[in-house]
Amino acid sequence: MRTPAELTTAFRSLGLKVTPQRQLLFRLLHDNTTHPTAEALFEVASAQMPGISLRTVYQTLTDLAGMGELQSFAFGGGAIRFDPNVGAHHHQVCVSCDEISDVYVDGVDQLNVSPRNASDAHSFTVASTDIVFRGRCMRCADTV
Amino acid sequence: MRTPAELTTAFRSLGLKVTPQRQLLFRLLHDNTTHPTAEALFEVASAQMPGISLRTVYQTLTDLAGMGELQSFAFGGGAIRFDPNVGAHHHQVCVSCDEISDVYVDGVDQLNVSPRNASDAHSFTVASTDIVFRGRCMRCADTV
DNA sequence: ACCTTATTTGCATCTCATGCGAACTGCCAA
DNA sequence: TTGGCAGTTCGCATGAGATGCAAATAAGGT
Ligand SMILES: [Mn+2]
Ligand SMILES: [Mn+2]
Ligand SMILES: [Zn+2]
Ligand SMILES: [Zn+2]
Repeated sequence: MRTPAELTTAFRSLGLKVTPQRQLLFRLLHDNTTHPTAEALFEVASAQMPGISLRTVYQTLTDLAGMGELQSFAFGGGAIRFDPNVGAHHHQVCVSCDEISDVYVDGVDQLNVSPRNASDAHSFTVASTDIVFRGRCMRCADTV
Repeated sequence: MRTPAELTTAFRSLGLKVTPQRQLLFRLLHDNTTHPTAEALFEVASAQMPGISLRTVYQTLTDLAGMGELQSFAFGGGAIRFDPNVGAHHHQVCVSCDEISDVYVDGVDQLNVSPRNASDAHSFTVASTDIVFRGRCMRCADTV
């Protein structure tokens, strides 16, 4: 996603208002690599702006995602994760501590996909590919 | 997952009972390639066994998954999907009709993963890889 | 400074899923 | 065949995550 300053301009030019709540979330999301949930962001935001509502956090995240400034994913562990990194990348998830990290994978577009039945061949037009590696992060590998 | 007959033996040998509800679900799941939700299975089961409870469907699905007879996935579209195909395979999801199909992908273990920072190299032990292709199925490609 | 319009917020509502316990039943043992 | 224990079913309560709604509030152009 773009910088808080750029988002400020973008919002105004769309007739959207730049509120303190939104400015705070712009800042909390910029360069955020933790793939936070809405509730996680709400916790951090509340510390800096007591009284901000969870509803507003959801609202702003949904708006940003709709504008293409955020991606969102449903990893199996409950709430949806938001990601300001909208470039092409994939994820590794630690099954022990649930940490989600960005990874970059070569040759994704060259993956050779074969359907179960030959009759299904070429029956699907791929628009995007999501890869999730599950395993153990360095920190959790020791504490087996 | 194994056949209803095999599951019957397996359940009994674990001290678990083989009820009519479970037998029905064994049958409905065997060779099922639709990646159904619990609610979807409940609908089909109810037609054949009026009075079966949604709670029992969830219970049995959870038990089967725990025994390794089913996989479960959270694609973004709401409820968890169950999959009796426990072999190594991946999925393509139609963004238009939400149909989920099995696909088999070559070279998954040879994917070259590069973390964002060199310092993170070799910091993750991959246990499994899930690939989801999103796009349009043959049927929905026409009706753009 | 004013006024229009977007936003915030609290509360209700919704979906999906699990906890709980009374009633029920599979199935083994006598 | 029958008795009885242990595992199951089922309905209802509860919980998490997320969205609908409308009154109160505030941004920002004029
Ligand atoms: Mn990411
Ligand atoms: Mn599958
Ligand atoms: Zn970890
Ligand atoms: Zn389709």
